[in-house]
Order: sequence, then C-alpha cells, then structure tokens
Amino acid sequence: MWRMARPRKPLLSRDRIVEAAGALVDAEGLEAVSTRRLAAALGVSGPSLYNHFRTKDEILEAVADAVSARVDLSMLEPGDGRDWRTALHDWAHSYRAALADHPHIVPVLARGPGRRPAGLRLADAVFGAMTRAGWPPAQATRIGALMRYFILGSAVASFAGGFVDDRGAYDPADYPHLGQAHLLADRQREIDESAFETGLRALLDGLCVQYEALGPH
Amino acid sequence: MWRMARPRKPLLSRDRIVEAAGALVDAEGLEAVSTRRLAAALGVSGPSLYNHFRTKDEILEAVADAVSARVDLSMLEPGDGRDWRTALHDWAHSYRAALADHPHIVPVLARGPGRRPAGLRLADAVFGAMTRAGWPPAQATRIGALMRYFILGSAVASFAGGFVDDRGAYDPADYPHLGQAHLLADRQREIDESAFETGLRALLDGLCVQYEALGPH
DNA sequence: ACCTGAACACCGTTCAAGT
DNA sequence: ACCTGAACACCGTTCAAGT
Repeated sequence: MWRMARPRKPLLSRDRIVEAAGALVDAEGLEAVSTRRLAAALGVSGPSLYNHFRTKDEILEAVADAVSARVDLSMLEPGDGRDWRTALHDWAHSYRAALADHPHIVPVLARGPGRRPAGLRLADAVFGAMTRAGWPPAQATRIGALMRYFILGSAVASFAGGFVDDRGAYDPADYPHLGQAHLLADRQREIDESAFETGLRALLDGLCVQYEALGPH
Repeated sequence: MWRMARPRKPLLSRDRIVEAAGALVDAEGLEAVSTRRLAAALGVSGPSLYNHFRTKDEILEAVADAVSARVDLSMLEPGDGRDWRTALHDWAHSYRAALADHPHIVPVLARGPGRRPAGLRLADAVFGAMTRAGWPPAQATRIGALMRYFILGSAVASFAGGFVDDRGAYDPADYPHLGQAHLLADRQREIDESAFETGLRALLDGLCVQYEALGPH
C-alpha cells in the first residue's frame, strides 16, 4: 500500500494569477481588485494567493510588468536601421499604444520601474540605442527617463480621469480663457492625442538641437 | 428658562478637514489616510466627516487642489514682462517645487484636473499667456496639456517609487547597458533632477522651432 | 445643522489545520 | 507544497438617534 499521491496538480500559479488579475483590472479597474474577488475568479479561496505572492501589491506590480513586456522594442535593437530620432518616435508610440490597451494599470506603472524586470529592460534598450547613436552615457540615461516622464504623464492624465463629462460642471466666468469650449469632455480625447503628438515632436526637435551641439559624428 | 443654545460652534469645517488631511498625507502617505484616522486627528468621530464631504475621495481631491493653488502663476499674468518661453520655464519650476513639497498627493493630482478649481486655473493661466504671445488657441491648449504631462509624469516617477534602495536587487547580467551604475538608488535623485532639466529644455527648444514656423510677430 | 454610536458589507493578511 | 476556514484588525459609508 503506497502512500497517497502528493498534490496532484497545483490549482494556482503565478502566471494564472497575473492573467486573472490583469483581466479583472481591465474589466473593472484597479479598485475592483481585492484578494477575495481575484481568488473567487480563480475558483479558489482568498488566502491561497499568498502561497504565490507575498502581497496584493506584488500581484499588481506583476500585472504592470506584463504590460511593459508588451511594448515593442525592435526599433531600439542594434540591428535596426532607424536613426535615433525615428527610433525614439516609434518607440514612444508603441509604448503609448500598450498603455492605452490597459488604461487602468497605468497609475501602477507610472510609479517608476521599481523591481519590475520588463520596465528595466525598457530603460536598458533606450540607453543602449542612444549610446550607440553617439549620445554620452549620462545623456542617454536622461533621455530614457524624460521620455518615460512624458509618455506616462500623458497616459495617466489621458486614461485615468481628465475633465468631467458634465457640461454644467464649469462656470465659464471662472475661467475666462478656457470657458468657451476647450475643456469639454468630448473634446478631451482629441486634445490628449494632439497634445501628445505636439509634445513628442517638441521633445525630439529639442533633443536634435542638443545632439547637434555634441559635435560631428 | 430659554431653550438650549443651538450648536454653539461647528467642530468641523471643510478647511479644517482639508488641512488635517493634507498634514496626514504629508506625514504618512496616501494610504495612511482613513476616515477614522483623519477624524481622530480632528478630535471627532468617523462619520462626522460626511457632513462636510460626500466621500473620502472628495477630501483627497480638495487636498490636491490646495497644492495646485500654491503654484506660482505670476509669470503667466498679463502684466508680467517675461517672454513666453521664460514664463513657461519658470512656471514649470514653480509647479515642480510645489509638487516636491507634497510628494504623496502627486498621484491624485496626476489623474487630471477633474473638477478641481485650482487645476483649472492653472490650465487657464497657461492658455491665456500663450495666446497673448501669439500662439493659436488650439496650440495654446496643447501646450498647457503637454507641459502638465511632463511635469506630473516626472513628479510621479521621481517622488513616488523609482528604483529600489537595495543594491543587490539587480543582476547586471540582465541589463547589459544599465548594469554598471545608472540605476542605483543614490544616483536616482540626480538623474531625476537632470532628466527634468534636460527634458524641459528640449520641450522649450522644440516649441520655439514650432513658434518660428508660425511666421513673424 | 452637526455630531454620535451602532451597524453593514467589505478589506489585506496571518495562521493552524488538513492533504 | 499548496489550499482551506476561521480569525484579526482594519476599512468606507449609512442611518437612526441625539442636541
């Protein structure tokens, strides 16, 4: 008589948890994620999650990391033919697109790369591409950071709040310049989009100015 | 025998609540603010707050608005002599300084101006200054938005997380370019500062390029 | 009008117990 | 090793009751 077969199959895994948490965040937002709700979605009881993650926060970090991991980095890789400006431009768009797909997790991502490996890979890829293009290392680091600031700042403001839907919420008399039309909810989407484009172009134009000043390549 | 004097003096007011909430946020962070803790700090019981605010979130919005209200806007006012580029530069610095003074509320601020009056006044002031300088209204709106993206994105990343203190947290082999030194915690502060400066300059240089293209003034 | 205590429906996390 | 139920110490918010 042989002993009982040990746990035939773990019900949970880090990957399954992250996937379910991501789906819950996407569907109902960050504040809808509780350990009990998430566990229920996985057909399991609340405390089970703690066999795979130390805290709920770690689960959300992992969800954020999974989104970072989906950002296209091909334009920053050594083999790619694009010049640094074009590479930065295309990367910014692919980054923004990944965030737009998962707007509710953006505030977690914006807190900084933390220990998230995919976030660090992003920073590393930009750094590598910029140094290869001739930027000094210190400047390459700054470019990675400042692009992140702009892209994530734009995403937080655009995808997580913005102006209010209610047309009567503002008294035009209080804001002499904006009063007319510029802060209505239905205009907000196009403002966000065009402000992102304008800002990205300004950033890249400005970096070109600094690049010229480095001397010939 | 005259009837009991009616509530001699309200114990609470919106202003007192916002002030206490702000102090609590500054001292212990956003997640330390519970209605019970806040009420206790005010010498009152939890539900009392609901006589003055509809939700806890509204209290935090008011705290965020109070921080916005402290941003210096003098450089954007009609009388001021500064050209638009200098005004934008100085405003960005005063904005960042106000956020650095209250780092824990930054994530709330970053969600967008919402219904917060001080946030809207900021947007209005930038819009007014840019149109007076000759920018077309649509561009003036975008400049306000894109500057906000950059300033708040930088503040969220810098003041609320960033890289990790633990020097052993990263395996350099995983990040060939960053491995050496660029992501150590003690370097993070100077990186944030210099990346902000570099990005701000790039943004302003880039806007100047676009401004020239508008034609003569 | 403004504050209170009690209560409701939740939280994140720990832990002894089971297999 | 991995999952469970029970429990702890909290939450935000509502509401009847008091003054």
